[in-house]
Amino acid sequence: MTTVETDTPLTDALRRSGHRVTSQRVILHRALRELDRHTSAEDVRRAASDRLPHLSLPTVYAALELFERLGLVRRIDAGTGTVLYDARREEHHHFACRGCGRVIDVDASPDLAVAADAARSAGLTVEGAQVLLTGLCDRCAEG
Amino acid sequence: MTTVETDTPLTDALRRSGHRVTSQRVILHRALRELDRHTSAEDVRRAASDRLPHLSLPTVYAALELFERLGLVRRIDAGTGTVLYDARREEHHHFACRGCGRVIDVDASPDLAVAADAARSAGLTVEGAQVLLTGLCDRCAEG
DNA sequence: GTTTTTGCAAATGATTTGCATGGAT
DNA sequence: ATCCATGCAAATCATTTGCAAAAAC
Repeated sequence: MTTVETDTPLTDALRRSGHRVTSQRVILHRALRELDRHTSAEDVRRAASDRLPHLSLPTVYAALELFERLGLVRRIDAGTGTVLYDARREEHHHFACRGCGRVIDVDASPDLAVAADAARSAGLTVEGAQVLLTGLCDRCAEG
Repeated sequence: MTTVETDTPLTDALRRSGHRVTSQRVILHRALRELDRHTSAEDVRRAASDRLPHLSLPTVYAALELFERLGLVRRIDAGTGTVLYDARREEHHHFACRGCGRVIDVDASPDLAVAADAARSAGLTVEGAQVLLTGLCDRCAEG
């Protein structure tokens, strides 16, 4: 009899795509959801390090990249020199403060269809779209 | 009598902001406008290297950062691991191909006001906004 | 003349790679 | 038993920093 165990969205997605269910992937995904904000590879490693003391950064990077390919997390390039990953499912966009580098969620759904349409007309296959606002956060604005 | 010389937008912006007009800055800005597309620091250096054989990369980085502060160029982080600079003045956005890493202009003007408003309501001072579309370009889509 | 900018060399820091071991199927 | 995934160490690569010399003001 085959083991069927907890069918979380992660294990499901992994099996479906022919990838293996490893404790690293399970724990990293859980840590990512628990942090529930923009996290760097290093952040995720730190958050998981108590449960996986020997966890290596290459493993974290590989897992994050895989999670993104599987559509489980979003990759955010906010121009801070560090790539962030976001486990939030709802549509939202981001604001990057040029003062402190903080990345803040912007909960709004602008209509990007005109941009996506223009891209398709140019022969491009659009898979994702994100808005990045830049400026100063409340703290940095007063100085 | 003070020298007044060619008052290009660059020299003008430099003087106005209390910065010095150096041949490196003049030539780099010209190269950037001549390239007229998304260019990395290395690209710009290469394009200017015949006119400035001893030009160093730190100088290029410093100039690009200054140009951006002066509003002369836009910085684009398309998630390719290399920051690009764009001298195009017209409003436009970008598409990054996950296959080949190419960054392509998307000429469309989606209404981002709802996002900017949401950010302002959260106490953020919005200075810029850009849309990044992701997916596959025409070449990579057929493969 | 004073202060900013440059060039060089070296440092940094995020991310990736090569390869042998361990683990999932 | 097979093949994928992990850990470790080392490599890579864009970008930054420290500092003396050169250029702009």
